[in-house]
Amino acid sequence: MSNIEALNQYEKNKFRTPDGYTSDIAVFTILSSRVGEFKPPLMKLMVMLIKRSQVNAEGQLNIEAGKWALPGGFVQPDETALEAAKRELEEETGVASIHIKHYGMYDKPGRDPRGWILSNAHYAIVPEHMLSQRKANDDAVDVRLFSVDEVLQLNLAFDHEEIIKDAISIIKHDLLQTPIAKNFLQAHFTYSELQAVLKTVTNDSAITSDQAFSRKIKSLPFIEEVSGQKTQRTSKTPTQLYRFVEEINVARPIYTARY
Amino acid sequence: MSNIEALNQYEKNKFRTPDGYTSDIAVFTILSSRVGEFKPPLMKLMVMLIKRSQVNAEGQLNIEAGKWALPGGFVQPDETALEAAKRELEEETGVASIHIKHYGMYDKPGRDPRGWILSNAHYAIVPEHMLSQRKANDDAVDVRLFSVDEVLQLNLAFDHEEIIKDAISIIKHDLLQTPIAKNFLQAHFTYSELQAVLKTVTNDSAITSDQAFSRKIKSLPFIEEVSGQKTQRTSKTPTQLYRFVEEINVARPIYTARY
DNA sequence: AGAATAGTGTCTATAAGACAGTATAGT
DNA sequence: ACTATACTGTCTTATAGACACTATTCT
Repeated sequence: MSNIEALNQYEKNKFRTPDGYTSDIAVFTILSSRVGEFKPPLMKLMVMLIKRSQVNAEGQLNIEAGKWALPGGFVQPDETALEAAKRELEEETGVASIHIKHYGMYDKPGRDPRGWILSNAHYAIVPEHMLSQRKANDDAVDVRLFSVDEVLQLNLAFDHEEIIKDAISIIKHDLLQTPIAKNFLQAHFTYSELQAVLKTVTNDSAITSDQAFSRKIKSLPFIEEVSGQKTQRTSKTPTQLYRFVEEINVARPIYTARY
Repeated sequence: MSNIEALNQYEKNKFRTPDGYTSDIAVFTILSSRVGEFKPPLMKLMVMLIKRSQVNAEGQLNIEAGKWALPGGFVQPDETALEAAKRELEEETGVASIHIKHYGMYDKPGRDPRGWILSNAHYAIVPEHMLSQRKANDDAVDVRLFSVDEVLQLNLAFDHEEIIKDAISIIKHDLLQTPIAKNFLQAHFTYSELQAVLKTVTNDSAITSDQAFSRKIKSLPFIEEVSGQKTQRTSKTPTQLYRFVEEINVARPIYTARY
């Protein structure tokens, strides 16, 4: 292969190279304020931020100190940004193997005062019960959940306002256009639990109407009844449980939908 | 702002930094083989590749020489990858201001033998008639259009097989889930021209059936008749022209669609 | 007249949307 | 008995899907 000759002639620093490559993660969860026994949950979509500490591990002053920011960090040369995101998320929250997906790349000149630093942005979905373990594994850093409404009021580090804004619109889109609602729910769920997840991002009457949605869920090809399985966690009436089936071409073309 | 102190303490090369940041573009076009006068077009979805030259501008041996690859190049520190993609696309094809969109980031260690080089991938849509200008502005490099079926048979440079495979599935998805078909068409088009675009990526009977589609197009909220405007370019019968209206929430939730 | 494309007429089956009613338990 | 949630019954309206038919123009 003549690539070997070409490599010998290649000068690594002929072009100016980036000063860093980071992986950031917008961690979403849904807080269910259990209103009481035998009640369907009231849900709110939340995003997890960390407060940047005053000094870093080496005791030096930290950049953008004291501001709220997305968790993340520098990507190592022997890993992908997705792997880095998973690694950092596990370090931060103690959860592994959850839904995590690239959604954007942020590289505007000047976005980071330290230099030419690229950010590869991901969003992740962590079910509420896994995130509650967090408080145990937590180190000194300040970590908090913000609702998607209040988060944009904050004074955020770097260009994280834009990155978070994009993450919120992407997850709102994906919740309605793909079956990722699955990742906010238990394996078996009631129609009202799925409905509560969807109501965090839409007020479409076909979804907010109990009768309409409890009928519709039966005819969705990507959801099936768990036969004979019922629960009383959302009402006194024993309620049918459902599960997502392995996903098949879920979205219908816009040209064939009903309007 | 205490960022100034922090910046003074910041050591730029504390972390190993990437050896390069490139922007690649999968340029799609649809070739209409005009079957004849008064015929609707037969369309085929194509992707544009360049053949990597043996030597670069400085006369040195080129890496992955002779292989087919996506057009693209190194991002400069004073521009975003999207700007770089637009710049390179204009250099390559002479077309400006067309639909272009980020869809993925490729950073697997070892993907480029020259080192730790990141690729920010975009797809672009260029209407056929703009691309025909290309042959004029063309410099020495070999440029060709491949059908999306034959392109994956080639021996492609770097990890471009994966990047192209992803681009093809993204554009197939977007053609059916968003109104980007617009970018392949003239401002005013007939039902059969839109249909021909969609038939390059689906064989859904609601789209391939002439009667069904010519009915359906009238009820789509994002398409409107150009009143009184007709053309004979696809048939002897004067045919109604349509246009895309400015886009509003086009996709219906999967939970409310008909299956 | 014949051929090719672009439609329209009309029927049937299904589903959406609305509204009312029933079912099940716990308090 | 009352209440809250989870449904089911039923009617109306809209549309998808199928099939047959008409319309327009050029050759």
